[in-house]
Amino acid sequence: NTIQVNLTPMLPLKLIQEDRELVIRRLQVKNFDARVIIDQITALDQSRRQLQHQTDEKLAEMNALSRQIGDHIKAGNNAEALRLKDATASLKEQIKELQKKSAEAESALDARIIELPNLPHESVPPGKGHEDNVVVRSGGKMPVRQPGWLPHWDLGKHYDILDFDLGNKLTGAGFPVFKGQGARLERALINFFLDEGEKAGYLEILPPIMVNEDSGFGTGQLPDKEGQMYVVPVDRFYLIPTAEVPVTNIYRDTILNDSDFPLKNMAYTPCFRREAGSYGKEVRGLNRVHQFDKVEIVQIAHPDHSYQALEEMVNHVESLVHKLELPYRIVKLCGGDMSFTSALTYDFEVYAAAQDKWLEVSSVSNFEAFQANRLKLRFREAGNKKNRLAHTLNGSALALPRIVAALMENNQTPDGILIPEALKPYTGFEKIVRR
RNA sequence: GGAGAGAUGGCCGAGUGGUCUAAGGCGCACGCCUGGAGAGCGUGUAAUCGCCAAAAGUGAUUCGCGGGUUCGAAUCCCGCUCUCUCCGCCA
Repeated sequence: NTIQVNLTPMLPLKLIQEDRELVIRRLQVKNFDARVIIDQITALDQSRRQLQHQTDEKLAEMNALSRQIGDHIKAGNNAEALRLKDATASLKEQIKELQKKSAEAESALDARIIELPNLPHESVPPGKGHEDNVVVRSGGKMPVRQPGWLPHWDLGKHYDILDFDLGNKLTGAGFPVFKGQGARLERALINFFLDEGEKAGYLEILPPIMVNEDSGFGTGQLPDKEGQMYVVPVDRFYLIPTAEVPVTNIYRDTILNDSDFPLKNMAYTPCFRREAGSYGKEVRGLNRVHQFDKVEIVQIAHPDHSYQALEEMVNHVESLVHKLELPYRIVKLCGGDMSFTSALTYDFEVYAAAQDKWLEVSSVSNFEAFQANRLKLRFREAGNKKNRLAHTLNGSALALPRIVAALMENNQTPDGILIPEALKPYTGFEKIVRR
């Protein structure tokens, strides 16, 4: 079950050739020591080039010979043709040998290159983990916690809108069942997020929720996150961990025009994550589940404007939590907390009062050309002969479970759970009550 | 699930072993023509990697994907994927 790489991802190689020290320095911010691997890459690239050069020359020789043989046969000069044929035998063997070595050198090089994470943006702060992230701004009104307030898992039971035991029976731990007003609340949030996205210019997509291996590789889940995805072995399909995968892969192997920018897509999908290695208090209730609903926004941007696009996406997500009247903060992730694929990531956290916890509800990232390189997503630019790689971005807008958790916990009253104003047209009710 | 047909450039489409360095058409770009537009005429029209300091140039690869036969494969052989038609099953 090794990952097939169809084409050499060339971007990191170019960067390494241009400025090796820069690559090393930047990856240090992600706490990734790249020295050894970069030396290996440089050496492997050398031998790959050399081998290709040799192979190409032999191939050119063979092509010339074949043409001559054809010409001789046509001219009726069979003796000469036969003589030349003899000469091809050893050449053929040399070519075979060289091609084998070339292919080996190339896959060895590819294997190393795809181990390199994306370079973080210059502004990314160094740091080890969550505690080193930087709060860039916050908003919303902090709820005043009342005595006797219950965490959302208890509220879910009390109002019979959220049933973990039933999910456990049907599937297993981490597959919650929403019932009645709970199910309706999910549907309301999905429609609310999609409507807001449409107003912001995003085109709605309803993609497959299983993808093939090429798609998993294109957005960088494979091979990095192989163990985190559910797999359908008979057909070698992966259940998507996020709509980012199918939506961004729409643009795999395409060449856009620069007039196509910015491309703005969004999709609602269920998302599936194995979350292997998670345990304890952090995973209680809706805090961490294996299947959840999410609306994802994706942008394909011109490299010169991708950080503008990132800003715009952050503002869009902020408007959503604002309309839901949730207390939130936006943090810029430090190098150690960033994903393999990202160049810059902002996380959104909302405050869940009963747990007294900040819960991550959105992650908005610019991947620069990292995904585009794997996707072969390029664009033509007027006046530029060479096609350039586009930039890809995505963000949750929003992931539902923790939003639901915060809404339930913060809006609980003795009479029921109050629905925020903006959501009422979508739920069709003003509060969640006991049936 | 069974039987048959097919997959060629941005698109349509020709091509059954060397003249494929892929015909022809459409589209697109530029030029000529025009008061302007159209028509007409002419020219051009892919990607990836290598060599070269670079441009120019040049070598290699790519006709769904992977193997094979051959001095030589879009073309012949084997496997796979996908599409279409018919039959069966089915929300």
